[in-house]
Amino acid sequence: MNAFDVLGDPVRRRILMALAESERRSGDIVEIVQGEFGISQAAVSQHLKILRDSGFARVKVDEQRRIYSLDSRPLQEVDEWLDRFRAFWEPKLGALDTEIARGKKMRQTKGQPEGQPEGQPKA
Amino acid sequence: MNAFDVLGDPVRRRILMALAESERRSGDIVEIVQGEFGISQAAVSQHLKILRDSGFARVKVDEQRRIYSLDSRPLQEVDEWLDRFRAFWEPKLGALDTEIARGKKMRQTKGQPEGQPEGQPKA
DNA sequence: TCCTTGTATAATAAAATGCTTGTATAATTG
DNA sequence: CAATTATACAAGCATTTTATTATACAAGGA
Repeated sequence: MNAFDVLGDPVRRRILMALAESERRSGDIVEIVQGEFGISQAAVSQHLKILRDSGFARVKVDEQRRIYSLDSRPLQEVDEWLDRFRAFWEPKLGALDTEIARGKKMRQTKGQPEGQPEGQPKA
Repeated sequence: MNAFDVLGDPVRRRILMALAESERRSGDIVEIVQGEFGISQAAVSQHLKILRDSGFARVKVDEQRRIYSLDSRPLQEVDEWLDRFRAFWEPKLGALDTEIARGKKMRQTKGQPEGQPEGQPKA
């Protein structure tokens, strides 16, 4: 299952968000997800398996508990995949300036950064 | 269909990459996809419909042709969604420095930027 | 040892996805 | 106007995904 397919499911995205905050015991994840999605423990466990198998999460056994933690590598890959499209929303500036402007835009601006009329970026 | 589900399909990712390069006539997209995936014109048309409906592509009618172009908004949203995970692979530096380091890491470093042992980021 | 707790796995049903073939529609050309 | 070209839509089917229920299994406590 490719990274995007993994991220396609809202339950899995929720789990990843929880893991981004801190590592969690399987039971805690079940609780969070059940509270918001109302699905069974088995269903959550299956999502956790997908996250493990696809490299988004790691498990550590602690007696009869399983502690899940985030592995951000696949997310980084998604981020890298997006690189080829960034020119569409990043201002087209010089090397260093681009680096600076980039993060700023992304964190603050919610409205469109008015780049090109989206025909395609100037490069 | 959510943005990640849309991106989950390799044919659709391929189409988006083609559109990132330049706008294209439907027929050209069909040709590209058929060359690489060997699926029918109808199948490609269905993927194009999904891209339209989910906001990733726009169409312009040109006589009996349809010209597709990229709409990067949904991709930007994915990029923004990733923000909450960036601390895992971005060095934890001061405001401005972070902006600078960020793009650099992402474009050059292929090996892991050895941040935390991924427990979770410091800040 | 037996029960409880925490978690995973198996079987299966239901829903969603992606493809195919066939056809409709619109504009273009002979 | 009939034929052709470019593209979309519809129905049907196979595959995949996600959930359910039932069960297994390991660790710890009574």
